[in-house]
Amino acid sequence: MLNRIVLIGRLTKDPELRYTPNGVAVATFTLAVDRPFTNQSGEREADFINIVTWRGLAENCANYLKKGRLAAADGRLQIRNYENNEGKRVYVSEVVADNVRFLESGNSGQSGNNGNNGGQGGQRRGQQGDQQSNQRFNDDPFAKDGQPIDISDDDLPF
Amino acid sequence: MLNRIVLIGRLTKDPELRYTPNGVAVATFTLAVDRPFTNQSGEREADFINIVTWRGLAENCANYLKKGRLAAADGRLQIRNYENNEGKRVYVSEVVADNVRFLESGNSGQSGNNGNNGGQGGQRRGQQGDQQSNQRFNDDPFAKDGQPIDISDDDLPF
Amino acid sequence: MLNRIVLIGRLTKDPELRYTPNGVAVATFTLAVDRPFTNQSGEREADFINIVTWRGLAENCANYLKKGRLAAADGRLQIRNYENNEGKRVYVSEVVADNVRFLESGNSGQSGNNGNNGGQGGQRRGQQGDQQSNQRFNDDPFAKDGQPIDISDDDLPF
Amino acid sequence: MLNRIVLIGRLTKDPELRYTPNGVAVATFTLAVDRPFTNQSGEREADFINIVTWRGLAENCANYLKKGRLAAADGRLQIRNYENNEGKRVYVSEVVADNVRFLESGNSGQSGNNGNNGGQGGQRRGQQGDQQSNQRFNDDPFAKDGQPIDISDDDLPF
DNA sequence: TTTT
DNA sequence: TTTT
Repeated sequence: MLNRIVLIGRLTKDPELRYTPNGVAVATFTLAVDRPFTNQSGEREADFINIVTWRGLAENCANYLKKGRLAAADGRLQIRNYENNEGKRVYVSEVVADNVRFLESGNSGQSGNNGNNGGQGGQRRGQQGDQQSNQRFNDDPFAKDGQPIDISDDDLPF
Repeated sequence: MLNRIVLIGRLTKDPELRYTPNGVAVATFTLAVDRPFTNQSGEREADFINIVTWRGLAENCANYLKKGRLAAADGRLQIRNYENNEGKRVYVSEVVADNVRFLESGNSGQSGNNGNNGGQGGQRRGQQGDQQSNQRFNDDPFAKDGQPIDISDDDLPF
Repeated sequence: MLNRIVLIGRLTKDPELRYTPNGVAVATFTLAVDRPFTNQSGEREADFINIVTWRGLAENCANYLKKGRLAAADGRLQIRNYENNEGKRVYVSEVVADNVRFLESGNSGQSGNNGNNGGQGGQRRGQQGDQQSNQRFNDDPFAKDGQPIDISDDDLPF
Repeated sequence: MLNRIVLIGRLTKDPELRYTPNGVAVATFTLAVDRPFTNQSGEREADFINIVTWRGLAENCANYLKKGRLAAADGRLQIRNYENNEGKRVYVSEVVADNVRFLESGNSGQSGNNGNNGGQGGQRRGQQGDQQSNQRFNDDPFAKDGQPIDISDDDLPF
């Protein structure tokens, strides 16, 4: 009934931008979030948390975030599950963010930028077939190897 | 660097209470948290989110929470991973809650109770060997089948 | 750049429903949120936190919430300030909630209700001049005595 | 019963560090948090939110935060009230933070620093009477002019 | 493997 | 001005 999460961490890689068959942008990336304590050998571990963003925010993330950058994500925790190729149920957890803040300006130029994303403008890309349009969904947006698509635009929560 | 989550949902089962080899109480349960939208067939789905609590809060959860009850959890999202018996890496996500609120009083009696847990009192159970002491940790506190213990008291974050 | 708050508490009074000159619904109420500790005389104090909701959510709150009911609010903390009649600047803090959960079903009937609000449907009331339409904004939506209106519909954040 | 807030913003001034009569450190500062929308004249306004931190975290904030720096605060919203010198009740809202993250390293040196505070170490300053010890509490930790102290160490929540 |  |  209520599900709200806020994270601050660093991207483990550049974001990946894909499009649904209907041309809706989706970006995925992973934040490394340091734990607030050290383990028994004195090292600080991190949680690696998958983030998904949609539409205009997805495109902003793809444009402005890079591996190593510090970012904040605000959204909801989602637990999906699917059957893998060995017929076993696999659970995937990810944060569906409706708000991402870019906490580092990217030391090359970009002055005047406040480190903010440009809100939640919901632009929808056309079917122009550019170089990114071959990136389509599979069962797990964080998986590399393509499973048949089972996420359609009808699933979109907003 | 910052990791904060708040959930409200219903328990899918009664909590499970276990103890580390050193006698520290741990309770685990799962909250069904309704999604804020319906899917393409008009049904409201839920996310099933694992919760872990420690010490006095664990014992309060075990005492006052039951299957179906409404509860709020406030904590941090943790992603653990371990190698399963087939040598494959499995990812487990869970919310380590430092605050749980009991939002239903349990319609039988219990008047005067405010629906609150009793804070974070950190009582530590002795090694009396009572009927619960055979519940020990394995790799995944949410798994039923016993793997060798790899969580010791040294891991405790607080 | 990021501002997210989640509260659970009890309403100190029934909500108040008003409308902007353009017919947009606004509900205000106060949540008493118990502090997580007791003071030096052993009493648990509470924070009394003003909540504002808009549009369809406002009307749902007015319909389903009552004095004493338990509710959760999720939103953003806003600090407004205005000059009072003595020319002094007054600061008003309130939570602008985009999500409110009704955690008690209202013991009279209402079965089938899940305790949820009906989402964020943004219905806008017409200017029919019914018995509530004389409730208009002043400087402080939580104040009783009418100051000249300075919140117009242009201020609406969504 | 539950009260959790996360903010990211910039300090409007350097933090102020004071001590209670018993030598417990308290730091106060204000975060300017941009609103997620622009007003009717196209300007982005901000909320100016008071933050209070205690003990070791207070001393870290005083040492590492400066006017203009970006920071995240995680805590609880508190609404205090007191009677001012004209016998009028004044309401003060502030976030009591148990976690503050320094999101900018302070471009001078300090390499190797992760931008994190050093946790919640609760050091307590002795009564050495150094140059800061004349900074004592009054009714409102954010007020400049001294009212008689009414916050004693007994009020400390942790 | 899931709750109302 | 405050709720159970």
